[in-house]
Amino acid sequence: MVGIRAQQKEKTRRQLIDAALTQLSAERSFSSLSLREVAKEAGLAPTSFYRHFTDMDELGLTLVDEAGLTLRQLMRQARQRIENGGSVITTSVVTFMEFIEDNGNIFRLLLRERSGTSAAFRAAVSREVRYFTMELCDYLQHANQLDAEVAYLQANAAVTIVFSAGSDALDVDKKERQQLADRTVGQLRIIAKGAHDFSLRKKKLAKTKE
Amino acid sequence: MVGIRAQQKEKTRRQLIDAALTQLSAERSFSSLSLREVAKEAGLAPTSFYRHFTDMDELGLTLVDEAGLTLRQLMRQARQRIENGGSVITTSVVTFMEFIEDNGNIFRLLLRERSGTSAAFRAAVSREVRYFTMELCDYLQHANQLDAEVAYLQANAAVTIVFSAGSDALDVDKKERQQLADRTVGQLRIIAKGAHDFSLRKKKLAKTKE
DNA sequence: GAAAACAGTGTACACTTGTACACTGAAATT
DNA sequence: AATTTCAGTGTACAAGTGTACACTGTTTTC
Repeated sequence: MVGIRAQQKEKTRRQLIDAALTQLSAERSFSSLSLREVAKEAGLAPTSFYRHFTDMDELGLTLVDEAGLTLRQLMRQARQRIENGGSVITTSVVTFMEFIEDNGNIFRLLLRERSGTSAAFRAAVSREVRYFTMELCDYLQHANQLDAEVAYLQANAAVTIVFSAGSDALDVDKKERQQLADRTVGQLRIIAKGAHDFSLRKKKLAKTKE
Repeated sequence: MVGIRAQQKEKTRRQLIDAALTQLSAERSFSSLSLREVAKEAGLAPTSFYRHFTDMDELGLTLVDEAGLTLRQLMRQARQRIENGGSVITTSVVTFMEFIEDNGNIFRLLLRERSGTSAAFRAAVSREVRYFTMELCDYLQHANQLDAEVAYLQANAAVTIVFSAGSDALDVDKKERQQLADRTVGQLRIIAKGAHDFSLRKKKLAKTKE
């Protein structure tokens, strides 16, 4: 049985997390948020913050975890859409661009903390991105029968390209965002083609040795 | 004739710029620098800062310009080395990795402000990166006889991949940095191969129409 | 040589920041 | 029913922030 007290505490903790997310924007990064601001937005006295997090860093890491979660939901959604037919590449890019539109601030958080001043933050983001990459790597290896090494190179390149496009998409209007999506699809196709060729060449080379 | 006063002023301005650059590090971003800190590091009274910049943003934009300049020097150096023989891709990546090692903080500045909270900063960085991309695009188009559109896709993808690798390189030791360089070379080769194929296909398609 | 311009200084002020500490009242435990 | 636990409060303080303003001494201009 979970007590009424623990329940209330969880709710308040959630309020702090949401307050921080609400305040994130193009003009406001997490590191520019103060403990007092977050507490105020959550409707709490500044010192109440400490009942839930030891400092802003701890809250920040929690946010990165949340962002990672959202990223995984995105992956699932893309996979589901792909199962229902359509080009893998196009469907993935479209799904990702929708994600950017709906979760701009969460994506911004990841982008910023990826090159931020806290090693712990950088590691946390890096972990989430790596997970994303590995999932794709697995898929490429099995669906396209790619050589393992080549599959990794492709997966890593694809994730990098898509994230970078997402970053660019944050700053532009809907029309330009469409162009960005088209460009990204083109680039992913180029990479897929190149990876396919390299993989074939490598497998042939391995056979000659037998 | 440039007066002794203007000369001194330029020197002090330089001191402010250098003071800011000195204070940048993995743990310290430009936005976390205060006007007073920079002035102190430069050996000036806080209020003297205003004789040279209206606020920290103006100093920051100056730094981004400096970084752009360094980036162009990097490009020139890479081109020169390529003329002296060796693989274009390998030479470029090696040169870039050396740049990261020597100018980590300048590169960090670009990375961070690229997704920072100031629209002006983002635009400034974006401009420098675009310049970089366009140079590469020109080169690809002429050296490899690529279709213009495909050349752009390749150039943009290549720059994205290399910058991202540079970002990763900042956080790792020399040995891992070498692995990173190898990975990047492999990815650029894949992209080059894919772009080549797409360009050929496109040109053939255009000929059938004649 | 007198007057003006101006880079750099020092003081002062209003704000914001994180957090230590003592408190309250309701929930949980005994 | 008495006691303990603990989420949330309010006050207080030292430290740091940007910047307005009046100043000084040297360089430049006239």
